Amino acid sequence: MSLEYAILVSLQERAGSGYELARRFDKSIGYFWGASHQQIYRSLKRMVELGWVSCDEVAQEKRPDKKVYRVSDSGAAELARWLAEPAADPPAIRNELSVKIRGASYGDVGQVLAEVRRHRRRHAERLAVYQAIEQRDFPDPTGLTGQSLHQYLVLRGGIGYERSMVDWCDEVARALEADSPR
Amino acid sequence: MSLEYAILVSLQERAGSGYELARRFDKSIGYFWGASHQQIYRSLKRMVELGWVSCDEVAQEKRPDKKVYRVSDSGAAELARWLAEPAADPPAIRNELSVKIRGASYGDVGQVLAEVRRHRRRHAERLAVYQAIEQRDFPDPTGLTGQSLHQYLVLRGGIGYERSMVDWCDEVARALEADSPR
DNA sequence: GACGGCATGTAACCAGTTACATGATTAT
DNA sequence: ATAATCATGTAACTGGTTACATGCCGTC
Repeated sequence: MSLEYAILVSLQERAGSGYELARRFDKSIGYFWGASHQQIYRSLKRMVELGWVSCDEVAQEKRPDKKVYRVSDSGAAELARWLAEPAADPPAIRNELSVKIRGASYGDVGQVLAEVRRHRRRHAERLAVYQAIEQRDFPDPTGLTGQSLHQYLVLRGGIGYERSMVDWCDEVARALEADSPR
Repeated sequence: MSLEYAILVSLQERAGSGYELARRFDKSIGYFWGASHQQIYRSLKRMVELGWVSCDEVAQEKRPDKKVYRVSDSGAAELARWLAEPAADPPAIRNELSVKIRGASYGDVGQVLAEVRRHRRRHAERLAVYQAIEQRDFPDPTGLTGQSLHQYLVLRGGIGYERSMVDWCDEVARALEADSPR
C-alpha cells in the first residue's frame, strides 16, 4: 500500500496530473518505488474516494484536458500518520539472477555467466545515471537541509545499492571465469 | 515465475517434502528468494501437473506421512532451458523506508529517524547471520568450485547487499541527526 | 494442559504486470 | 506518412500475503 503514500509525497512536492505523476515515477521517485501509469490512475481514483486528494479538471489549449490532483487536508494528515507508523520489515529480496547462479551447474554455466555480465552492465548504467544526478543536483552536499537533504539521502541509497550490485556481479564473473576456463 | 525454478534447484540438490522445502526457503535459498509454505504447496501441485516433478507418498513412524518430491527428466530439461534464457531486468527496487525518508518533512522527522535506526539493526542482524554462515561453511573460499562455489557467491551477494543497507542507514541517520538536532 | 515441531492444505484478498483501447497534437 | 508526446483509462492475469483449518507426537 506504499504506492498511495509515495503519490501523496510526490503531490505534496507539486500538484499534478496522473500522467505527470507517471513521468515522475519514471524518474526521481521511481528510482526507489516504481509504478506504471495504470497503477497510478487506479490509485488516484481510490484516493479521491478516500478524500485524500482533490481533483480539478483543467482545460488546456492544443493539448488534451487533464485532471490536476492535489493533497487535501485529510490526505496530509493521513500521510503524517503513516510516516510516524513503523515501516514493514524489509521483505526478502527476490533476485532471479541469484537463483540462476545457485542452479548454474544444472545448465550451461557459460550462459549464466553471460547473464551476470549483462546485469553488470545494467547496474553500471543505472549507477552512472544516479551519479550524474548527484553531480548535477548536489555538487556540494555538506550544507543540505530539509527536503533537499532527504532527496539527496534517497539518491545515495540508490547509488550504494547499484554499486554493491556492480561489485557483486564482478566478483561472480571473476569466480565463474576462473572455475570454468576456456 | 522464478519460484518454480528455485524449487527445481532446491530439489535437484536434494529431494524432499513441501514442508522440508519450506524450511529450506526459511534458510539458504530463502536468503535471496523468499517463499511461504502456502506458495510452495501451490507450486508443487502445479509442477506435478506439468510433469516437472514426481511425488512419492512416504509413510513415517511417529510422524505424519509426507510426500517426497523429486525432479523428473522433463523438469531437469526445463530447468536447463530456463537457465540459458535471459533473466528479467532487475525490477525497480521498492523500498518503503526510502518513501518515508523522501516524505519526512510532511510528518515527524524524529519518528522517521527512529525507523531508520530500527532498519539499521535489522540489516545488521541479517548481515551477522550471513557472515556467520560464511565463516562456518566457507572458511577458505579460494579453492571452491562448482556447486559450493555457486552457493558461496550467492551468499556473498547477500552480504554485500546487507552491508550496503547498513552503511546507507548509518549515513541517513547521521545526516538526519545533524539536520534536526536536539 | 499447553506449546513447539512435523505435515498438509484451502480461500480470500491485494498489488503489480501485460495487454488492450482511444484520441489529439507536434515534429521528422 | 509515421512516430513521439500528451492524456486517460479498462480488463485479465499472475504472484504473493494473510487468515483459516486440521491433526498427530513429544516434551515441559
